[in-house]
Amino acid sequence: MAKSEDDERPERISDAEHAVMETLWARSPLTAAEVCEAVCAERDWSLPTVKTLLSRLVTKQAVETRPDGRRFLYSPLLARDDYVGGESRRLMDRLFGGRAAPLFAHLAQDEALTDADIAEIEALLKELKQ
Amino acid sequence: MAKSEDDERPERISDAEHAVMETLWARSPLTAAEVCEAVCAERDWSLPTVKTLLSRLVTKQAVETRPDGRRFLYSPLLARDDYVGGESRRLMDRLFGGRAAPLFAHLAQDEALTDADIAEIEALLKELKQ
DNA sequence: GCACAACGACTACGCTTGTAAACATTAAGC
DNA sequence: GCTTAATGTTTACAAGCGTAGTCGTTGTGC
Repeated sequence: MAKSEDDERPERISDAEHAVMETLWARSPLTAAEVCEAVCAERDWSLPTVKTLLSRLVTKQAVETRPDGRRFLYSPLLARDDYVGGESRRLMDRLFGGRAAPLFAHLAQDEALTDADIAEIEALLKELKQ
Repeated sequence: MAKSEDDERPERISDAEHAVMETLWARSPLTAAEVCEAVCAERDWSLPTVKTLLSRLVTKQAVETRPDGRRFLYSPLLARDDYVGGESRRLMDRLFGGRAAPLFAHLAQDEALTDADIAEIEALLKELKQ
């Protein structure tokens, strides 16, 4: 159904790539060096690693480049919301039959919910119901 | 730091492996052939594939075997709840700063919540609050 | 003008994953 | 007893991933 082949089904973004995306979502456009500055300390990567990840993300059309002199400025093409939504749905589908309530129940049961969480969720529910 | 090598940090279970686990969680113990019967149709796998996945799961200590004549009966060692909990937490940590409320907010915003979900979650909340 | 530094592109390489065939063993039927 | 079917083990192999080095180009400081 409406899946022509120029329809880019978004290729999956790996864990390491995701870390790079987070950097760009936080601030962009950035040069490769700037991305490394932000992320290499935490993940203990070298600049070449970041460059590889960036080009893979460009290939996957999750990141776009704009030339700036002899270098590139990288910006996210994929919106964080879309990524996050996709991943959340994937998890729900795989583990909870696509339903949100069991996921929620699981979190509750694991005591993964803080009081603040509960309050927030209540507020959201109230909004949803009207 | 206290990471002796008999300390089993649970190795990650891949997508394909997860499908096999679901089969065993649904019913166990099963023979390899029975697992295939349950899962090969849907995923379009052959018996050898299932066998490979089963042995990888045994290596990862997610599945245990019991000899039954010349063949094996396979049972889950890893509890579904533990797996599901781990995966849920992973997602929450990676994408929502470890908080449940933003995850929930995202689901709500994507209209991934059915009326039934909402009702169930309300009930759960009520329980949590007392 | 030339050496050098910065940068992207290309290449590399071991590991995991998805998928499966080949092989060895053994219980079972004839 | 011998063939065969079932079953676990070993091996295979391409793609993806994590991690990084090398190469070629080009702007820059002297």
